[in-house]
Amino acid sequence: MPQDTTRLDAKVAFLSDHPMFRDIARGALVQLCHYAKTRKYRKGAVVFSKGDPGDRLLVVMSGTVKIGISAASGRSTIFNLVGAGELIGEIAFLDGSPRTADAIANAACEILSFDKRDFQPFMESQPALLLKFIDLLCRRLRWVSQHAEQIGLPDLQTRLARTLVRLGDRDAVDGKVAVTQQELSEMIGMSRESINRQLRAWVAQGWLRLGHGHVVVLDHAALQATAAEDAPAG
Amino acid sequence: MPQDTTRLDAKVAFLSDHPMFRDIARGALVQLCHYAKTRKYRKGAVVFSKGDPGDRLLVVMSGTVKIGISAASGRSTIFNLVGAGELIGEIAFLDGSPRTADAIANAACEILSFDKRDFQPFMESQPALLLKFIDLLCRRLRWVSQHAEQIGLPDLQTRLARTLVRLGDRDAVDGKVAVTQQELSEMIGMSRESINRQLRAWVAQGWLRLGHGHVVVLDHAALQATAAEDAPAG
DNA sequence: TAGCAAGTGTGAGCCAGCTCACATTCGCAC
DNA sequence: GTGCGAATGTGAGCTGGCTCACACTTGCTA
Repeated sequence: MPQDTTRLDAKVAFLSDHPMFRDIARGALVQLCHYAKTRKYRKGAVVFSKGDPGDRLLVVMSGTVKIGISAASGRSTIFNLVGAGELIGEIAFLDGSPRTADAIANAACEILSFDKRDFQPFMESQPALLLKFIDLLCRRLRWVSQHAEQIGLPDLQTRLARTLVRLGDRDAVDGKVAVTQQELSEMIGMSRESINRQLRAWVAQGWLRLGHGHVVVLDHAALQATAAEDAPAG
Repeated sequence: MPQDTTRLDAKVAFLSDHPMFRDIARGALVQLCHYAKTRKYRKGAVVFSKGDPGDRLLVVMSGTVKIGISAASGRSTIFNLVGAGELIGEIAFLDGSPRTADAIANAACEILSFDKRDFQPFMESQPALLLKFIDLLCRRLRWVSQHAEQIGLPDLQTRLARTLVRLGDRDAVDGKVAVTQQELSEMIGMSRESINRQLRAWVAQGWLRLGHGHVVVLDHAALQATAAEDAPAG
């Protein structure tokens, strides 16, 4: 089956380029990929939901995924927006409890997944891989802690500036951050309207440029200064 | 030196009873304890500060420690209150970056600490210990995610109820949670006065009893119901 | 046992950000 | 190109929770 071989090769190629897996011996990687599945999701599709059993480890191969929670009331909170190359679902996968959050495809995605039965014995035999998981979890903790820290802040200005700086530092291409105002509002926990008004104010000051589905940061330094202040002076 | 032996024995005894370390061979544990230091902190003392190098892993032997951030403006945010037996400072210790948060003794404490140079080589030779660290990090991530989730909620009632339930489930002795209203306010990110008013309302309904430095949960079910609602009905 | 610091209880006024209700603009699919 | 849905822009009230300002209580410690 030439098609199967092609798909297998694609998985192996993808993983052998991935910081998490690149140090694994090629033979072991091929073995692992035999058991790995890939699946496509269209925009808005549910990858997993809070409370599901966490028996698979997922790797985003293309597209982006929203990690968050949508309450019954319709209000939803976004913890993180993750893109190609990122692992998702690692918490529940690693500690065996149900999913902590929902994962929703934010754009058409292709996602690779490992079954726990296949992956876990492999993982436990590789201390180097365990160390990489530890690093990953630390990185996540830092991200979530920063997030928790800033939504504790009182004023919109600081929260929004901090979020833009944080997203910009991580995801921006030439200062352009692909995020809608609705998404910002769900990350920050304030209304879209308020976000919009603040963004416009910054556009008027020449700090930003707005477009449909994205924000372009023009004056990173000014934003960072606002993000650093506890009580804005203006 | 009989005193040194006694102190060594105390450390070994403490660790061999600790879920994180209990499976380690006694000989190795004794070896580890030779390098471990204990230190006492009085209430309010700084154990470490955000930005410090994270070159030690700490274990609380007695007392409690506040993990949080205090902003220049005086406003501070508490992420977690940890008690005897808990590890602290594990994130910076494990990934080598600076401390994410401040740790302040919340009551007189005794804290055991390992130097990274001694502990890390030991740790990396023990996959079982690595797995325990992974579990620990997952637990922390769940805690912080829950925290982030609830401070995203709009209304005080739900946030406070959720925090009380969460603290109660983890720390309560006969429904009694040792926490001041000031601390609750810093955990939840709302003013002490607002917290106080809501707590009194619940006392009037017979759900709680208040004391100096603690809250007694009388009707856990009612609180949990309030915590579950998105928009409280009255 | 008196004094003091920490913790708690309570009122009054104010204002940032919310909600509601639209108009407008963009970009994709057909 | 032409709908159409998604994203953005904007005004007008309203209000929950903040701030400020104090009194009261508790329990430690000197």
